[in-house]
Amino acid sequence: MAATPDASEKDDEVDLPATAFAVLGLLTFGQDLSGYELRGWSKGSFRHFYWSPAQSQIYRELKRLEAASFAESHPVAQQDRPDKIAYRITPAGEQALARWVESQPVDRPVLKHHPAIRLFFGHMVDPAVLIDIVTEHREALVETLDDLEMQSVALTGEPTSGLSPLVFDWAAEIHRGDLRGTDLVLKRLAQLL
Amino acid sequence: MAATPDASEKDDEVDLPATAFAVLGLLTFGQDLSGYELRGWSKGSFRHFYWSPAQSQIYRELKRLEAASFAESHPVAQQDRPDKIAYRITPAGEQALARWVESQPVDRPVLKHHPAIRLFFGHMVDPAVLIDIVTEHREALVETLDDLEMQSVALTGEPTSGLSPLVFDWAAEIHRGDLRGTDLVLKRLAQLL
DNA sequence: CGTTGCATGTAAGGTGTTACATGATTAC
DNA sequence: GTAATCATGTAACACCTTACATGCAACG
Repeated sequence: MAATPDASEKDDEVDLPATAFAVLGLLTFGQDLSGYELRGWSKGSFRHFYWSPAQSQIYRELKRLEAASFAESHPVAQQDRPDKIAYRITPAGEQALARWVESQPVDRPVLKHHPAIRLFFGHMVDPAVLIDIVTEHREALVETLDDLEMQSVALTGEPTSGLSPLVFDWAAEIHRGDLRGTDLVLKRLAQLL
Repeated sequence: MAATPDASEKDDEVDLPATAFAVLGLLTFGQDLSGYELRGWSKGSFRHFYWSPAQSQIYRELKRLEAASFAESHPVAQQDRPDKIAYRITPAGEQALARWVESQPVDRPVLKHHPAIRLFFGHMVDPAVLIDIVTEHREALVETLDDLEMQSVALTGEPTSGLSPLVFDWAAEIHRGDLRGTDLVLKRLAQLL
């Protein structure tokens, strides 16, 4: 039953990268969005737990999604600003997205923690410099947490689902863990001075 | 004073990606390592807070590091197994690494949390499936934490510096935050059933 | 009238992965 | 002898980013 390599009749498995599905997913919240808007929503929504793709990347994924007929585009005239091209998810796209959510292997999160890797090689430099780096990281963390706490409470006008606050809270816990670790590091680095 | 484009005399700024410095950094722990070994150490040491590059990538970075004279290679004969090519950091490499650690802008960590982005679009699928996904993620998390706790205590024979345990503890805090978030998610998802 | 924000896109290149190829050595 | 581990490497490609180019609209 399962895909004999020869009988490639039903082998429709258009197999796109995660980024494509991330973009496609933003179209499931009930609004038609342009590439420009999607760029904004991706920053506003999943930046803190799933990085934000470059603008050019988003446009490229939209082309691919349309080619796979997972999304359709239509021009939208605007008086107060330049016209735009809005995208809408298709039923085929909804199905593909659902399959992607359901039946992917559960990959481990990938963390590229730049301040941590620098500290990992911190024996090469003056500890005072390390404290500066980690302190600056801490400030960014606090900003991130503010962001996430706001997003969890007020999703003003933004396209989301009922599960969004839950994910924001999840992400906040991760960053709070980072904050705890950061403070621990700061305390221990202070002892080295 | 700052680099006139013409007077390119002192413009030695060999400007390598973070991965190159991550590999180079592993050579500062006092052992000469081969590409094969570096692949192992990178998995063993910073996988949980800085992803592990592909094997072919490591070999490529080693070539580049040598070209920049940040590292030197020398063949090492082994009786019990195939000979290898071991790499050693050079004084120029040490200097470049120290500068990299000190004077980079403090980039935010990049998190690509696959389970979280899938939950973010979880309104497309049956909640029971989401619980399965998150539960599987939880199991991986526990493994990760075991890893990190062991690394923090016993660095058996592995090349590390005095700061390593600190970074492992930091990473552990981040993953413990993830664990907290995961349990929160699981609890709330159960209410949806 | 120049700057900023909206909006779309291309070009070029760097980063990183998978898959493959090779060969030695150890263990079953 | 054949599988697994050690060890190095290449080829092909996918992914992603930076930088640039274009044009409209609004604001001061």
